[in-house]
Amino acid sequence: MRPWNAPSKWERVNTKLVSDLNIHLEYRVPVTIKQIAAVAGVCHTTVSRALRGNPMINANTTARIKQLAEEMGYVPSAVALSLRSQKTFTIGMVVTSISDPFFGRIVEGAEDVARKEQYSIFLGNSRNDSEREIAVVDDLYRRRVDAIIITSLWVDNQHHKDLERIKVPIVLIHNQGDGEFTNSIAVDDVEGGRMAAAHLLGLGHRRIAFVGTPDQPKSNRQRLEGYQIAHQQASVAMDSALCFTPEGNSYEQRGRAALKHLRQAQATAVFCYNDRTAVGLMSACREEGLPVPKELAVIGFDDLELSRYVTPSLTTINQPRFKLGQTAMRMALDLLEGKEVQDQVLPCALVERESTAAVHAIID
Amino acid sequence: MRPWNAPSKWERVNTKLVSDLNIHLEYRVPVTIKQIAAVAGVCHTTVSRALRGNPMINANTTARIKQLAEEMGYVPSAVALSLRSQKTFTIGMVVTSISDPFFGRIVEGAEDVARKEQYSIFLGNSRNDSEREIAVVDDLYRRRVDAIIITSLWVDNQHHKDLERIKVPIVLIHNQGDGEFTNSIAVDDVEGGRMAAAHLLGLGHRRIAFVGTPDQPKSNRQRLEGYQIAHQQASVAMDSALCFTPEGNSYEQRGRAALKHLRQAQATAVFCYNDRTAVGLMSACREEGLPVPKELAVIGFDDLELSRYVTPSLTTINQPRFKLGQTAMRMALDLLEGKEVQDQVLPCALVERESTAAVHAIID
DNA sequence: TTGTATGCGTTATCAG
DNA sequence: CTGATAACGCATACAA
Repeated sequence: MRPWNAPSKWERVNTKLVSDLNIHLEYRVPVTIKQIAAVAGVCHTTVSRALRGNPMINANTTARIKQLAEEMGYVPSAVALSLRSQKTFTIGMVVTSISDPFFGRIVEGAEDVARKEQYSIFLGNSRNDSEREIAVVDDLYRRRVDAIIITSLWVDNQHHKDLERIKVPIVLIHNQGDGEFTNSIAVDDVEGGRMAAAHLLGLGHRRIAFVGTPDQPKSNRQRLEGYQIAHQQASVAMDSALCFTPEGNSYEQRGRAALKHLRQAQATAVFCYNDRTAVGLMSACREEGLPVPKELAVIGFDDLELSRYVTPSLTTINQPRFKLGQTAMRMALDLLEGKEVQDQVLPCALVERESTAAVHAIID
Repeated sequence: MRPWNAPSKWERVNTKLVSDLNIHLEYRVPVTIKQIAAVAGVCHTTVSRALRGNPMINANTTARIKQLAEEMGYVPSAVALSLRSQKTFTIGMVVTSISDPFFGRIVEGAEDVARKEQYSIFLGNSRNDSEREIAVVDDLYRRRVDAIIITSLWVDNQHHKDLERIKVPIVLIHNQGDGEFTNSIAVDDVEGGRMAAAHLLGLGHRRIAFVGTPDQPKSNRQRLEGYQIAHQQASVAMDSALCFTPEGNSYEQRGRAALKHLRQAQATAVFCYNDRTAVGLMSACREEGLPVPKELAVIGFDDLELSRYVTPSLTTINQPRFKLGQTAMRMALDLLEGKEVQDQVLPCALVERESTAAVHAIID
């Protein structure tokens, strides 16, 4: 029986002094090509070559080393590889919340593209905090990700300066800052907003409210702009009392808080900044016994899975989130390959469900 | 004007031949301590010490170097650090889907604990594929994460063997395999299932169905076991026709598919494997005009945010997902510190909402 | 066909 | 106080 039939023989253990507890902690240590080389009685260079299938190496040696590596449980160190190659095959991605299904879909799209080119994604969580956002980007760069994709960045002047030190390509999804930034992907918020309002106008509504959000200023402004364009195209006068942003710490809370204001303003329909806002509003309507869409038509934005399952199901503007992620990742990888890239604006689409209907009566 | 007032002077660029396109791609290269040392006219060791605030270094030199590093936009390389220290300060986490809000909350809990000890999380996506699961774990280990947390692993014999080569601590959340695995966290599925069924029994229901899932065998079995215990405790006979797992590619689809069977079996109430299954079922009920809870009481499991917003809002068994993540991460970090850890089973809780009510009549 | 030397960026050990 | 040297794991140019 050859010794390498007993894998436990290769198991190496190291000890470290844990000063807090004053104990010696034993830990298993990864197998390296040097260890394999020692066992095989060759130089580590040979092992390196053999494992990578270099044809210069004798076929027998190669086979022997490969088997040995397998038996010893060798797993190459991506850390060492990255240091040497100056490449991590990792794309950093900054989202405001990992548990928000909105971003989940975008990340899945990005991963779909990345995986096919052997890249992985390292997620950073900004928790919608502008300070933390730049800290997360810094951390990703510290880890030497090959490129960075950021969702909803507030690129103001300060950010712009901070981003200068980042020497890898940066792609922005839904940039909320005002300055120009070269590598950007977004959806057509203006057209989306226009479609939403036009849909309600087409149903005969004349007092259509817009419930906004404070944390995504640019999207908010653009969707509102679309709302205004639709009104102008339909030659319907607008009432500024109908456009407002309620107080609240979440989209749902702001949606709930909007109801009172909506009744006061005698809205018959409402365009909510996004689905989560609409869902919050609708649950308030239900509690107050206000029938949707009969007394109040509601339209959202995003087309989250959720919107299919609420009652009534939510009419909304679909945003191609998976594709957004795919496109952003494609752009990042193209930049790494030195290709020319172009900023992109993806189209939205109206999805009619049950929460909107023809105007019926004025509330109250 | 001193040269280091012109940061662009430090900007270094490298070129690489892109053979596909036969062009020379220019790319910016990160600043290293060596470059700083060259500019400052000292040894790189000194720079390293100065930047880390080593008191041995002259205060003036330290100040000068720190400022220079700032001006040159120095960001230390975590890759080099990791190679040197044999530690990445990264915990790998395997989830079946990144966009599933169920896991999002768990990851947030884990991150909450990790962040406080300067650890980051690297997410791997197994897409509920047993083959891919082990590939993802391998990849995480390749990257030399310090520990790995896996959700819903099917630890069978093959897996067990594959996991042997992984030389870092592994913590399992909701292990779906049968073998013993030392570092595990789970919720009390049996007790959760019992509470769900007991709730329905307490409302007078006697024909209670259980709609299962094929992809989480252990949880499924345990929740069903709880269901059985509740029936025994209440001395209510069970009908095996009431417990089944419909065909379908998603929880929602299986929920929808369950309705027909439920009517045939004359169920007056149903305990669904999870909220997503319940939501699918409820939307089928709505389409078929079957009122919930009047004609069919529905209870789910998990307590996703979603369940608050469907109509009627969903009665369910709360699963402490955030805490699950926190606990798992705590266990992983404790293992790294050589502390003793114990497997844990977290309690569930009944959350009564609108989708369950006293028994009314037999369907049809 | 295989071995030797070097470097990736950083810190630690040992000299000066 | 500061500098020279080695090491972490790996791949490659160059020698043998």
